[in-house]
Amino acid sequence: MKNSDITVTKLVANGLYKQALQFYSKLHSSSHTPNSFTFPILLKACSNLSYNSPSQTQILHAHLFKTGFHSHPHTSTALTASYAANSRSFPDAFKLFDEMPQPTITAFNAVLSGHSRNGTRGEAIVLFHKIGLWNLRPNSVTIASLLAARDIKNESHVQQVHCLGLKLGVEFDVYVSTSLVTGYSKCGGLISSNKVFENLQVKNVVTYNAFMSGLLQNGFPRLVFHVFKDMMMSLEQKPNMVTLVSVISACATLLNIHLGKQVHGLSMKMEACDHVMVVTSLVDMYSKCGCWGFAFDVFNESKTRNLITWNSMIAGMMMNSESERAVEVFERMIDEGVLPDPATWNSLIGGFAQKGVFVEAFKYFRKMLCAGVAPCLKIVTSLLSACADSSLLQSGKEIHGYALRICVDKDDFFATALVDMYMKCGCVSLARFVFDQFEAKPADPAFWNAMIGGYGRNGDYESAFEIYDEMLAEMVQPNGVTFVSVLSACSHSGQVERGLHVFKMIRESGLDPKPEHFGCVVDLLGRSGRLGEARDLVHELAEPPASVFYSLLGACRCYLDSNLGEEMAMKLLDMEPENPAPLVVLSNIYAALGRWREVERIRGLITDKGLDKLSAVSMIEVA
DNA sequence: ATAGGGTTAG
Repeated sequence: MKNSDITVTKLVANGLYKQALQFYSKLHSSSHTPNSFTFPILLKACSNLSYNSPSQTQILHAHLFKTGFHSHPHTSTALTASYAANSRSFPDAFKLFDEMPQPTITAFNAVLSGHSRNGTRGEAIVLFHKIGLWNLRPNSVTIASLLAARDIKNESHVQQVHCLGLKLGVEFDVYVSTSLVTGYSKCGGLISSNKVFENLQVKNVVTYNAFMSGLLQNGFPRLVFHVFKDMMMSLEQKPNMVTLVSVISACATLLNIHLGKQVHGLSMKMEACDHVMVVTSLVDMYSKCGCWGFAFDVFNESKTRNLITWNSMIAGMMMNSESERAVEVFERMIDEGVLPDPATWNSLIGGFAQKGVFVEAFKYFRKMLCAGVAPCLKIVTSLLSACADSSLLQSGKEIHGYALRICVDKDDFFATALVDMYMKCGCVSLARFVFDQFEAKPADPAFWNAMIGGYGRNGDYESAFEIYDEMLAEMVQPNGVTFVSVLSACSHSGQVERGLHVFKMIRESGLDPKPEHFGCVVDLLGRSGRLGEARDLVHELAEPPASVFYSLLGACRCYLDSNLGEEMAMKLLDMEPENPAPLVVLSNIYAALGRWREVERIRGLITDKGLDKLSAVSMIEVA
């Protein structure tokens, strides 16, 4: 094999499909012909890129025709698979398939997996039933492909294919069992997934990886480490790049930078730091842990970047409030000829929107429109939430109008943001109007939370309780946020007993009360003067957050309890040495009691610590 | 030929 063929093979193995094809096209213009083994590899690159455009496949097809390699059986199957990977070129795949005088089971599999990738599971099943008519027998690859269907969303669908696999006796094939693990995890069937995984005698790196990513997607990042340790201990299988990606992502969701750095070290030892996906996941991990500097170092030092790497870096800068740097990265990306996609725009627009910098958010929104990118729902939703946070009622209404015109106003996410925006702008009746427009209300608790929280913020506690009751009647499961809103409504309307009852409900509905729930109840008790009970509740928490101490301090201010007040203020001073607020409240307590000597002492403390600068701003839109 | 991975709204 020539050196150039080896280069192409290596690039594809590292997932650098675009670079592989670029390298090939340079060779081609110098009239070099790759050997017959290289074409299927190039076609693999095409099929991985073809979700964007089938044009690469077409170019390669033409070259194959000239060299006569197209009739090579493996090559023609690879070609079919490459066309089948994109729904636009699917007819071409079918044409090639139809022209085969005697299709093989591999050719069937190629078309069938195309259907799976495109999310047309029904068509894949129709094709599956035709296999027998050609006197062919489905094999493990057929079953694995059926299991990989993008639109499989129901555990029973997986079970059906699982049964087919059992009948054919291929259920212990590594490909099949791996697809079963991913199939079940994708539908939230972690129990089944675990069962399949545990019962396997033969496990592959891929099987481990599949199981780990299933754990990650289902919200069990800690278990990822468990499996990873098992894998390292058993020495049965060595981790590879994909393993590292899952483990790094687990560190990212846990915000555990210490582990993250260790895995980064391991990646260097394994010489995996040149791999695009490892780089991308490291950038994401460091950004999420708040270390944009490390993320930027990894990003700059890496030779291999792709669109997703750029997007992660931009999003990372944005989430670390480094918007200027995010824009710089964005401009570098454009300079290097990488075309931004909706996720890129979303990071920029959503990032600015979240910070309440509208001018910039709308500026990039306009730029996006000029670039001919249709505004996707995510972006419109971010803009809407930006309007909500800064009470930009007029802009919010414009976005509502836009959504009505393109008929997306009934999307769950969008409607939630819409209700939230109207509520935060104080337009309770408009929020209610949006809510009433739904005949069948979304089963998503967030939608209900926006109404309950909104009524609460606007002081209409009775309506908040009504919506909560309606939510329960509709069998929508409340979540942590729901309880925070309901508890705070109880606290603001002075309904102590009702609040305590709701607090009990949290455990009864199978949730674990979080510090913020304790905070609400502390506030509830504190406001009604039951300071002792409130204090006992605080002691139930292992690590009470500052907010809990603040509520109790507030209650001490109301009921003029200087002892407890002193205790709370000192705790807070320990936690937030830069914040003068607790001391100010404490001095107010002493002042109200007429204990001026204590007031002097606290004032002195404030000056000694150099904390006596206070400033505050608030903003409203005047219609 | 077929399986596993990273970014992204309320």
